[in-house]
Amino acid sequence: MNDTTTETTPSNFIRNIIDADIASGKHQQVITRFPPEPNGYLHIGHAKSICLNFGIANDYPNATCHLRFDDTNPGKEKSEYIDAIKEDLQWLGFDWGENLHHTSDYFDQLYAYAVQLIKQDKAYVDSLSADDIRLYRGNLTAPGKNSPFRDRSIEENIDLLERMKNGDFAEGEHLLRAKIDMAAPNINMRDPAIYRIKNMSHPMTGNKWHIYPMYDFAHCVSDAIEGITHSLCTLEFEDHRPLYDWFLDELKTPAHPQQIEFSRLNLDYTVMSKRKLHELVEGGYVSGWDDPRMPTLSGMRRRGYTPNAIKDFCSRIGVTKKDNIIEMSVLENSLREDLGEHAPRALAVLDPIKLIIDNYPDDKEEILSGVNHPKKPEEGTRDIPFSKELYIERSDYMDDAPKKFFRLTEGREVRLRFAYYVTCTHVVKDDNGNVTEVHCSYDPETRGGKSEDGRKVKGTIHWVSVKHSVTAEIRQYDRLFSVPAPALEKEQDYKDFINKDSVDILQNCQLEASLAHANMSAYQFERQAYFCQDSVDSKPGALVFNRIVTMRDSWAKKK
RNA sequence: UGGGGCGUGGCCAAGCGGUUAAGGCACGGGGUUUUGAUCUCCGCAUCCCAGGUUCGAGUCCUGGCGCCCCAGCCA
Repeated sequence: MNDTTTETTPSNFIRNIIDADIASGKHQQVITRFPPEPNGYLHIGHAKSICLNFGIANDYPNATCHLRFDDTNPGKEKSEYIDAIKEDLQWLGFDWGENLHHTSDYFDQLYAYAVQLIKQDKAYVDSLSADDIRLYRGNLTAPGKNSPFRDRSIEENIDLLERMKNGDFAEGEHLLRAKIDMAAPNINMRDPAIYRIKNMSHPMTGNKWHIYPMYDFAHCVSDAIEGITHSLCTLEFEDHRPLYDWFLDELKTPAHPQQIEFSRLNLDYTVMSKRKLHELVEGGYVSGWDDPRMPTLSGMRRRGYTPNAIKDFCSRIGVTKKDNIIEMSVLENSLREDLGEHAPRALAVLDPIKLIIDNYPDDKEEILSGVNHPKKPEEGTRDIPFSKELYIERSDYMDDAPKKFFRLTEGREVRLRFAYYVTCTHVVKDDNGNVTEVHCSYDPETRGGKSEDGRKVKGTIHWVSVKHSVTAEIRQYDRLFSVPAPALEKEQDYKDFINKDSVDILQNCQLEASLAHANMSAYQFERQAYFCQDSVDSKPGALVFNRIVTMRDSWAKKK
């Protein structure tokens, strides 16, 4: 079967570079890597990077993509995040095969390289305080100045580093720095830190180390050790590339990967930074990392997003160096396309109101037949029970409706999907004027929803049989923020823009009987939206469905 | 008056000096339709600005303007 979401990945400037590298013979085989820090959950922005890196590995001959946990900061990282990250990657359908690595796998080699730098007089142990180092660094327009410890002897530096490693010092007492240029216009080149003392154990290496390498040093060396050919990262590391290259040139590593930067993904009406996501979780603004409103992969999975929709989205947005904010509609389009093709259809009434067919026999029941997918007859049909009393959507009836309202109002005929034509005769209201019952008469000649006389019935509405329907809770989700770019609001904190109506819980929804044993990952409740059972709260007999995404609704737009 | 990037329609994004500037999303309109869904047809930019080079520039040069990133012993 042809899957619409696995069409050829569009090219981009990075693939063009790789193509050229292969054509020139610079590389025979391509190796990329996805290097998450295990300090939080993956989000849709990571998916862009994942699809780029693993996508390249999938598309080029003999290419691979390594998964490498960048675990150089035991103060922030936890192994529980490692498991979550692996799960998300597998869910998306990517496979790192044998290539599971940790930066901590290279701690011994990293240390040896650091000693080598000292021996080359390209690194030194600084004993300035953190505050003084900041002062000595200068600022954006003023050059920095050399630390008084910059000219320690090689022997002393090696000895000090050794003792730092062994835990002889307190955190902050010493720092191993590269010896580059304190006047460099690029601040990253002003003697950046290589190793800092952290007297804490590490999830992978236990208590072996009292020093841990910094990103700039560890990342390029790890890439080189693994023979990565193209090290793809986001734009904010562009300024770090000279340092990336400096380390590898000084150390004469066996390989020198090429760092290429691209712009990170921004989606409107949400936030994408790990810091903010942490804050939403820890501040209780959402129910957890997997809250269905979160842009995390775990949240989107629980919400009902599909891996194919996410991958299709990533291929549509492209890869460039331009800052961007992608509209949610692009993601939703990818989702609807996938769900529309794969989700079986069902009838469900979210806001029920009774419809009584006065001329239908009181005790009669019929079993009608509904197609599971209008475009795929091979998916068959299902039985739908019908009787005198039905539930329909409250919004499908209106007093004094305009001509263009193709639903129920007194005197108007509509089709009950898969069932009969019914004509509204009158309604019953309560003391407040709210409609409590819609009364209709039906035409027995229209069983199945069609008539012999060719009469046109413009409107078709969904329904369930009162006697047969099952009750469910439905959680209708909407955008988490009320403004397109909450993180860019200068005057106020992004949390001030959390959408108070981002979830709307309906308790008394009535679903067609077959849904009591729902076992598909997603359904389309016809005319409304796509839904999935909530993976944590839905139980047999106490069903909970999440609204994944609504149907397009051109009628709602006109109103 | 430091350094590094970016600037093609509402949002993305092709374009690599030479037909009327791809495509997607969004939007507007027509048709089909037992989901106001789907499907389908149509419409929708002269490329940040100003000079210049050239027979010819979104693509090259010069000068502006605008936006983003960098002063963690975070990544």
